[in-house]
Amino acid sequence: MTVGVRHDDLRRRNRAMVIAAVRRAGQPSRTEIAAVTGLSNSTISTISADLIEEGILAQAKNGETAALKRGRPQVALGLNPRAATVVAIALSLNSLSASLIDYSGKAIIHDISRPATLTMTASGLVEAVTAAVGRLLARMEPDHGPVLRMTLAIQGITDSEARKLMWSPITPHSDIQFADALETAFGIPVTVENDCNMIAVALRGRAPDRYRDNFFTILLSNGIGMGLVLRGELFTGSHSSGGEFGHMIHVPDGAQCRCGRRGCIEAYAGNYAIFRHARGESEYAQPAADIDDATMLALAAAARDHDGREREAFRKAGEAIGFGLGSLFALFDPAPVAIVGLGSSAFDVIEPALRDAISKTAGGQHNAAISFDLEPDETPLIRDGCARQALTFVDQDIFAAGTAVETAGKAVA
Amino acid sequence: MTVGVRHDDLRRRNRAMVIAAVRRAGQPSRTEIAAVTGLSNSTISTISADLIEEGILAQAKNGETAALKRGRPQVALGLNPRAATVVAIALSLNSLSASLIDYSGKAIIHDISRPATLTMTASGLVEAVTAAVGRLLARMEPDHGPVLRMTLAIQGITDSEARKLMWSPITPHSDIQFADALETAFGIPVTVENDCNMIAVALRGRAPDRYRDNFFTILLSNGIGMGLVLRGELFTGSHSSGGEFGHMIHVPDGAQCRCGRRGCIEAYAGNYAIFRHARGESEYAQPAADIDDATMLALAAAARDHDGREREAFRKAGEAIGFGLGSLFALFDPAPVAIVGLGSSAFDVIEPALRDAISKTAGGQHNAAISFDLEPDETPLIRDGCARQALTFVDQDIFAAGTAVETAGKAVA
DNA sequence: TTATTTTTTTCGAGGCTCGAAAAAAGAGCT
DNA sequence: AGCTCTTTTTTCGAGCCTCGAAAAAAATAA
Repeated sequence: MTVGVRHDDLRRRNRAMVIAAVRRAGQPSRTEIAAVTGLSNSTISTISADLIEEGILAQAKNGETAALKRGRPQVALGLNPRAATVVAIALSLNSLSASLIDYSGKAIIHDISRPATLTMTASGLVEAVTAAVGRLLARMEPDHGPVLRMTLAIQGITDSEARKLMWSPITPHSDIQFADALETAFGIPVTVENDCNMIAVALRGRAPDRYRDNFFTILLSNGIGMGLVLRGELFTGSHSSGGEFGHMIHVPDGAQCRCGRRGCIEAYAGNYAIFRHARGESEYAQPAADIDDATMLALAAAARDHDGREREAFRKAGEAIGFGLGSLFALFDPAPVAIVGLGSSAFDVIEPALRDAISKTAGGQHNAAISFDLEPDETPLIRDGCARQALTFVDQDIFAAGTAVETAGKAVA
Repeated sequence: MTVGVRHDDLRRRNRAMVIAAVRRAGQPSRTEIAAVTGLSNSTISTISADLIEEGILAQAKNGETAALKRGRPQVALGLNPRAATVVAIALSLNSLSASLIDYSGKAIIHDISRPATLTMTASGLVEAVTAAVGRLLARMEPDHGPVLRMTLAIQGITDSEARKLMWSPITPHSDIQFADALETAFGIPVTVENDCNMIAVALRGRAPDRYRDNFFTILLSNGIGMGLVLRGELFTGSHSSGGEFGHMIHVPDGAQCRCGRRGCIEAYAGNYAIFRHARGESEYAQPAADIDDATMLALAAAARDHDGREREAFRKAGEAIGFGLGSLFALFDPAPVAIVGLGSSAFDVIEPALRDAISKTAGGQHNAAISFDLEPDETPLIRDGCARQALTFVDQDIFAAGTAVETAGKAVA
């Protein structure tokens, strides 16, 4: 049972709400905050005074206060960029990027490297990440705020506690304890998240009107990933990061999937499956570990150009994704879908079969109303999602509580 | 954005929590309530005094205070049965039951009738329900509490506002505005819910340890229904009651479903599908509107008895449900499943194929750990779920607010 | 009967939010 | 420049709410 609301929780919640309102609105005045939160002006005044005192918020240097109206001008409040920083790390096949993000959400420093993830040992992988973060932190300057949180996004399955990588296509090893290792090395709390989930977080943050209650993000690459947001909240499974859309069954006992099972959606729509079909190989041929981008773009070009095996391969992919989405729509009703990753640049050759399949499912009558947003480059979205995830934690669980980290960014003029 | 927490919300929430604690625990003492809610003894004392004053709670007549310990004996608090009543209505094929439930959750009066739902007009159906409720209320006695809420459960799809029936197999008509009609007739707020969702509510209430965070209830009858609870909350779609498990696609372009599409799980596992297969009819034969229970039990007996078409029909049904569950497990991780309805009495002939299918899916490695609870008779569960749903509303949205209905059940000695 | 133990109530303190009133800060106009 | 008007922000007292400590209540054990 949820625990009772104590008196001090009340202040914490309302502080959290004020911080969230500022993060969302950018530079709102106290009056605007009062309007969105529903709290009274006097309460907002008190809370924002505290937050400024603690160095979490800062009054904007007026300047462009926009359309001058009569009356006392509004004072814009903003997040103090030096109040804190977070680290956003994206680890994918042969690629590792770590970024330092200031409290206002701006990326300050990047560290990009290309470790050979498939051939490294598990501890080698952990060390590569630790080293990247180490390099990043070494480049911090004195006026950057303290690092209060790190978020690591990885392609694959993480545990529901967001502490370890249970399985991933980027490495043969499993159950890698990234969070423990990084926390030991740096003394900063860490979570390990699924990359598609972070994409969903990023999209929700960027376009809250469109990605509001229920929506899906689908990452089309060698594997198929999904981020699932239900009722505005990121859905993670009870044991894992969940949302294994790519491993829903499309055809019982069908094509060979990389996961060892048969008939998964991925076994028809993953890059390796498209490649396999386009080359005329058997559905049961061993999946390739990776297909480079140029090859996939060439296949898509061929599919556009003429009716042949390539076009049929993309058709099969579209059909698999379409029936899968149809099943999701049967469960959750139709909802916006974002198609992310290289596969979205071939979406034009996938879409006809996909829509055809959807129209045969329970969501079919809304086929026309369902639109797909395409985002070919997933990397910035993943980093953005990690940053937002980490900053939200700082907002809600550290700064809203008020106590402790008093000294954070006070040194600001 | 969620609205700010005002000062009076605090009291409302804590009152709601006290009421919920009493409903769950049955006859807890103030000290026990303090322990579960995390509120202080003095707060519980104040709140419970108010609730008793308002006639919502009542001190138990001591009596069996159990194991007498040293010290001042605990005073058991209970829900005052006369504080309010609710009406629980279950409408299914050719069957209508309405029940008056007292505030403690006990059913007091029933009204059972058998309208010919398939052949009635839409307004005839509404009138049948209105008449049943009218008869029920006419039999109320003076010391019953006021009726504060009605919940109507129907097999089929309801809208997300829980106000109308959008589609149902029990009637050819659609978009029937039950809530408006009943509210106009009786002046009591009404919701219209999906029957499987109410079964899920009932199970969560009865066995909260087992049915805690994520679980599924599957109703096997002529159609296949599902109730979906995620993170402890009943999941409903954005436009409808959602959870149309029966219309997830099992075989693309497969057998003819009652919904007009092809390859749905229901087209393999619904009673009509099993019947059709067992009789050696084509997968595309027109689905029967209803198969009586005796026929289905006879088919199951034949399947148990010898290897023939009947056994093959149940095998196909198990396979369809198993792959469907496998897809759910891929999305949500494995979770408890309750199989409800007549179909569960044939579960022994379904289970082998079902488990075989699950083992071929992403949740397969946990196959052994997945257990199925069987509940052959769905009617009491539906009624129970409706009652719980309605009572929870009274608890949280009427009594917790405190104002207004002051006079409710004060007349209690 | 008295001491002990446990539950429940009472009471004052401390916080929090709110509404009303006051103060602040500029625009508009003469 | 000076006055008025408008809007935002702050201040202040009132009213609630929860909490901890102490007191009261109610029963058992000796």
